[in-house]
Amino acid sequence: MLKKSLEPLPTPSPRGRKAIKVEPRIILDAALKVFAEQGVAGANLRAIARGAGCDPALIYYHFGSKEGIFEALLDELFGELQRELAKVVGETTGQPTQERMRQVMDLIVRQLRTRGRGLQGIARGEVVAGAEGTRISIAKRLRPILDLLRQVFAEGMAKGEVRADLPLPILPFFFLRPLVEILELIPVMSAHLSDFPPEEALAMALTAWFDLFWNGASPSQERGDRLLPAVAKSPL
Amino acid sequence: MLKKSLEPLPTPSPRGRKAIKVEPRIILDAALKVFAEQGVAGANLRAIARGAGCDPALIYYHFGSKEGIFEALLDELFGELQRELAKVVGETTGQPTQERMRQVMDLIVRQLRTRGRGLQGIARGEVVAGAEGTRISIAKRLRPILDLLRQVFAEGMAKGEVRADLPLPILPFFFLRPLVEILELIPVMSAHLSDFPPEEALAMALTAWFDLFWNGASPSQERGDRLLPAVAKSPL
DNA sequence: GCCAAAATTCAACACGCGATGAAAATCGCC
DNA sequence: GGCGATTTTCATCGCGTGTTGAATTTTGGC
Repeated sequence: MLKKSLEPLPTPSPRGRKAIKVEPRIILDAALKVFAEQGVAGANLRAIARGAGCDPALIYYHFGSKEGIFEALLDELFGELQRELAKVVGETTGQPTQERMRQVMDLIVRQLRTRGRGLQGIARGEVVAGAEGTRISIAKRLRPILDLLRQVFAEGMAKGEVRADLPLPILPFFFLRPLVEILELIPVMSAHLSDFPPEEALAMALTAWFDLFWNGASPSQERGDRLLPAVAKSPL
Repeated sequence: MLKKSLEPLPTPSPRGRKAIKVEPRIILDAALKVFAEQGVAGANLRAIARGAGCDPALIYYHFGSKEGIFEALLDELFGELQRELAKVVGETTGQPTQERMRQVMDLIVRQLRTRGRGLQGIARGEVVAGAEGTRISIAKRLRPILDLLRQVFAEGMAKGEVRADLPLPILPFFFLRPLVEILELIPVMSAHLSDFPPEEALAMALTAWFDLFWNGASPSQERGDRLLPAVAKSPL
């Protein structure tokens, strides 16, 4: 055990047998990494504890259970994204919708990437064992984020900058899900398959996705007829 | 044990202690269900064996390991999808690209849904523990399917029916991934959140996605400038 | 100074899981 | 009919995992 005077510790001092002070923050960081890399079912508490440099029992002390630390992590990550997103949406009010969404996309990409694949790994957590619970947890936290995007699209529709015949309830989903997948899969694909270095491939894919989202795959001179009948917007 | 004369069994007869004949096909069906519902890490062989009505050891006998049965399942499902897809692509040669892709989408949706969520559950398997191996397995089998889609897009570009400035290597990905996600998430969202019955919500979402893919979110009178510089097609 | 609370580690429990070898039953070949 | 091959179940192993209570150490209130 390090001598107290050598320990860069905030108050209070560590307690317990041969104790080293490990803040819950450090445990959450380690958890993010392990959950992202191995999924929720595949992740285990001993790996998180090793990453944090503490005993697995301390995780139970602070977070109650494996599920508890996962929920805490979701609260933190989605909360942070939601706050930053609300800020961007507020700050861009009045700007053209595509410009607003470009800044939204930049924020989402930045948030997802500075967390070392954490959030995107966890956002795909719906596939894991106990997925129904996980899916509900994630969906609950994703809702306000989708609502913010929906607000931007709704304002865009009012301004005539977004097609009003698209189903507003799921339009944010169409925008966001491919985005999350691009961040995960394009670097992997490009590393194996492409002549582009991964960073360029990612940037190109993001730009391409943004363009495709707004302009579609049809050449402009052969713009398809509207395929959608006018639909009443459902109260999502 | 059922009397032999009562057992609806194909040849040969069951062997071993108190044996009931369980075909590998039945085991694969049970495996599909368990992997889809619980993910690869969350799935266990005893659950598969219970579903199939046999002993877990029989799974080892026929498939060698947990990974072995998973790989066998991937071979079967992706192989089937690939054959059906190649058939549709062949049969629609010469038709307009949007019509071809509509039939492609119909096939993919039909295949993904008749397997009781099996393939889409497994297609998201990249998140599970040991995901790198799983990811490679799935990517390997997904490649020829993406290649078929890419062929359709390439022919469409040659005919001027698809924008030639979009990155062909990842365009099938842009089309396919949201599709897979729609099948999984829209019914869940709609069941909880929408006034639409799930089937109508799904149909609406698929139509909306198809429209958005081709025509983009911009109103036609405000079609955005091309955001993409012309890019050399990478040799994917 | 005492004592309860807090926070850490240690040791262990109970259980699930992938995997395996032996036992048992049937088949087909000779 | 004997025997090897095949295929099924049974019993078990070794290990990992979530979780918990006891032990230990420190802190702060009184």
